[in-house]
Amino acid sequence: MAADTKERILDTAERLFADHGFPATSLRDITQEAGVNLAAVNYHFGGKEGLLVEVLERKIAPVNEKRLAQLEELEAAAGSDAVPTEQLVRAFVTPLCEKWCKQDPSVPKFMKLVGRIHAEVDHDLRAKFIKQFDTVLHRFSSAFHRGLPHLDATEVQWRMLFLVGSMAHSMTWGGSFVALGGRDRHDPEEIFEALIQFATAGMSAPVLEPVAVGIGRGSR
Amino acid sequence: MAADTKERILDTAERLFADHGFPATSLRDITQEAGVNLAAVNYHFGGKEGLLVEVLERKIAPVNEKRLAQLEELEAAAGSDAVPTEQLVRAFVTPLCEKWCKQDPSVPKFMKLVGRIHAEVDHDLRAKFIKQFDTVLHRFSSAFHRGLPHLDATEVQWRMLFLVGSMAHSMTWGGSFVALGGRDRHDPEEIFEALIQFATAGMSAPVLEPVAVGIGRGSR
DNA sequence: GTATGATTTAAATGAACGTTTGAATTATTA
DNA sequence: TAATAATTCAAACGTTCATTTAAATCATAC
Repeated sequence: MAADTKERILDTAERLFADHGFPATSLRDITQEAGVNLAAVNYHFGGKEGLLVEVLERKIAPVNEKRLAQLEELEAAAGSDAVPTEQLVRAFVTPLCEKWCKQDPSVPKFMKLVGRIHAEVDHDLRAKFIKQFDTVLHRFSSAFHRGLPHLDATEVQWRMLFLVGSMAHSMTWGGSFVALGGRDRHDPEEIFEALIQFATAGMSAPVLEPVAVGIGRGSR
Repeated sequence: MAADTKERILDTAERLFADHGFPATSLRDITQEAGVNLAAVNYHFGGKEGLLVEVLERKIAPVNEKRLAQLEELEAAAGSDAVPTEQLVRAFVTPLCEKWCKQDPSVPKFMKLVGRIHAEVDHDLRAKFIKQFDTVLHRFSSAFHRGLPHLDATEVQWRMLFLVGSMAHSMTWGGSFVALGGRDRHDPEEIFEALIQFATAGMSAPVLEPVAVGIGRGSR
């Protein structure tokens, strides 16, 4: 029953953390809904924070592995050429979409949790969380840069930050603004396809030479 | 001393909510740091949630007003033509940047709070919060659509969602990933300029006719 | 100066929190 | 079956929380 208890706690915690946030979710909520004893969390995870760590790792690790695997496939196929930007965007985005949106409807909720981590947990835990994305961001930065050599490295990283933001935000808020005038149908695949178009164009945007207002433009 | 007390509470609450999140910040933290009595929050704001509402409104309202004012200026200048997409992006983004990043270094922290609101507070309060952006999103959607008539309204709204995500995410996480390999200089103006380039290209991205994998492509 | 209303204060209330404890129960091994 | 370890359990711990209360203080107008 041990593994059963652990998994029931993880599943329930994941859902409740995402729905109500980390501080607002009590161990009593989790254990009661999971049908396990209150003390089980401290026994299996050492405490509330330990539970959060395992919830995050369990969810993030396979996504980042899939991303890296797809990236390696693309790079192998491209040989010495740069991988097209759109394919890189796809390799980065789809592991959260195609793989999950169908099998695991909890992903959008999970993204809500991710979006809040950095301010809801203490500094050490936050650093641990960010570190999980280190390799993926490095590898994709390099790959993007190869196809966008006119950008400097910092610009590439900023654009990746924007890409991640678009992705996270659309999963977080996607459901809240649907009544804004459009149809309230929001097929995950459709919105992800739109995201890929948006982000590919964004990543490929031309660099703008700095134009200081009032100093003049096109100085060269 | 009344106005003084209210403002001290609002200022302190804004900072602490942003740093530690809404549930994790106690009224004791706020009142102690503000140098006012614990009961003052309930006296002036009716409770913790009432305080949050005023914190949010005080910060969001002037930004949205500035956005709408700039939009109207642009539309007046454009006459019967559509406002160029980049100018719309600028009008939407800069009220958070130019106006604030210089005068008010608390903006990035505030964005962290905004990013978490929808999951940290209960449904009614969340709805109230979202409603503050209703007019702005509607007006800008229409303006964007006028310049991008080949997109349908839903697509425009999705792309605005991505734009907002890029903006919020870069303010939220911008400081955390700087050690990723680039220089650790991150001038707010530079990153916002990069954001505008990214988002303008994203908003202007071509529509892709749906290509269903395995069914065939370019069927017509 | 005195009365009236607004604000501040200290103290207390009751509920909810994460965590601990030690006994009871279950599973594993010999 | 007996012994040992792993897990579950109910109960309690001490702390912190938002909120309330009623007295004290302040400002303002008569």
